Amino acid sequence: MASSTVENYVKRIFLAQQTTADGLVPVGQLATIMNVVPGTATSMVKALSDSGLAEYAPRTGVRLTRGGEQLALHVLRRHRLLELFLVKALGLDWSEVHTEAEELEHAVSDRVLERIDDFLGHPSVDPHGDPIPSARGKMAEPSAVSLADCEVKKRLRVSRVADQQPAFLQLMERSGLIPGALVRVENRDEVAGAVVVVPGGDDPVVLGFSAARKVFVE
Amino acid sequence: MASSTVENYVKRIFLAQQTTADGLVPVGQLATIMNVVPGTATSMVKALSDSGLAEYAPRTGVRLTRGGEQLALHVLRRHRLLELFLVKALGLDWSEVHTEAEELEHAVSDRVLERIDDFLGHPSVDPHGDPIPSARGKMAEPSAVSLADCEVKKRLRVSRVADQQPAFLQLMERSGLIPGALVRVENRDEVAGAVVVVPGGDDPVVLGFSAARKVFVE
DNA sequence: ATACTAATTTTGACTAATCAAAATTGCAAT
DNA sequence: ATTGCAATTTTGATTAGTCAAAATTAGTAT
Ligand SMILES: [Mn+2]
Ligand SMILES: [Mn+2]
Ligand SMILES: [Mn+2]
Ligand SMILES: [Mn+2]
Repeated sequence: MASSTVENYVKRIFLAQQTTADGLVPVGQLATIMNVVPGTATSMVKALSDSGLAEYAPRTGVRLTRGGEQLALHVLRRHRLLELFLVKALGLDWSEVHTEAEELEHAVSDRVLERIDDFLGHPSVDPHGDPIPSARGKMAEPSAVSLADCEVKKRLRVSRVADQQPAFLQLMERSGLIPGALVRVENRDEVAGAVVVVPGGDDPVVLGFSAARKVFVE
Repeated sequence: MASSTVENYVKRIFLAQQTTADGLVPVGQLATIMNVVPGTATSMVKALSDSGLAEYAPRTGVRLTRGGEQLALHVLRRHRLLELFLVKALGLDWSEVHTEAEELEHAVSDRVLERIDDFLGHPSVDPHGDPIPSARGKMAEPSAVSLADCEVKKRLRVSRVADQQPAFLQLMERSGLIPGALVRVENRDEVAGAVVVVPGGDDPVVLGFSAARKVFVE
């Protein structure tokens, strides 16, 4: 059985890989993500390689094997189903479920997880709009169009908010920018690095590019 | 923060203490309960003593301090609320929830736990009839009268089944001996070490003393 | 080519939890 | 009083995961 440490590393490598072209994650970057010193990440990556979960090219980076990827998808499935369950069944706020799921994802059994999946009616996305991998390890890929690069003056639907920090999620909720909401980008100023967004019935909201890049639409 | 290992030790010491007069648990007994070799239990007990959770008298036994007891009650509260939640909210069988709760009890936060408590309407007992400690660490003491020593030929109510083994719980369920059920002990044969029990509407059931001692009534 | 730098790896040390096996001890039976 | 034994403790190792700090290396700039 993979320890929760291994599960966390593998999950983070998987997510970091998504943002690269070659799927190679530098060990230093992994260390930053995992909040450990570089040497710790190096030895962990060697261990993952020894156990067949990753391929490790010294001074180059890590990449998950097929097995590592399947494990990562399993952990992500647990994480995201738990997040949705905490919101739907227990009424937690979408800004607090990430932290909770970070622990529970290592403690919940397959048996309980499938009950949760049934309870939720086999959902395809979590409260933040992130896709939930299937039990067989298939995951839809989410929209890549954000408020920072979408068409202007067009009615669009928010599909995903890609930042787990409570303060950010609370702001998005106050601004009416939650998955499912309709929005229109009124104006985008490349020089100022800001967009003016008009959510459903609400007042216009100004977002900097760094924030706008985290809100995806369809 | 106490590790899950520490939480498990403290919980087990607490439960073992309940069965002794002086509240002293021999280290060897603790080792057996925890499925570790005696030396492991000795060093763990020293560590618990160093961190103020227990008092350790070499070659005599361990006893929890007030702090250790409070921790044990907190873990027990988590365990039992989770068991009931798994039964009530997700429809798991009472024979399988113990194993699940054994892991989840270390991963669930106070915030989530109180939501679960609200959802369940602040219950006082878990699916096996074990009392659920309050958030402040108070726990009712359960009935000590079992089918092995209760009054004969009298209508009584099953209040607790004190064995977590799935096979035992499944048998009790098939026999109609679940908390809340009405029963009558038809006959008790001290020599044969067996009791004949008549549950609510069901057929008579014969239990050996070792089994009868695990079913408590009121 | 040389020197510098930033990323990475290596080395050595530490903690928590465990086991195997040897040493100790308290007590009971002779 | 001795002896023997069963429980307990001690000792020495091991594994997973981590950090601090030194060593290495692959470029980059001169
Ligand atoms: Mn996690
Ligand atoms: Mn999420
Ligand atoms: Mn446990
Ligand atoms: Mn129980």
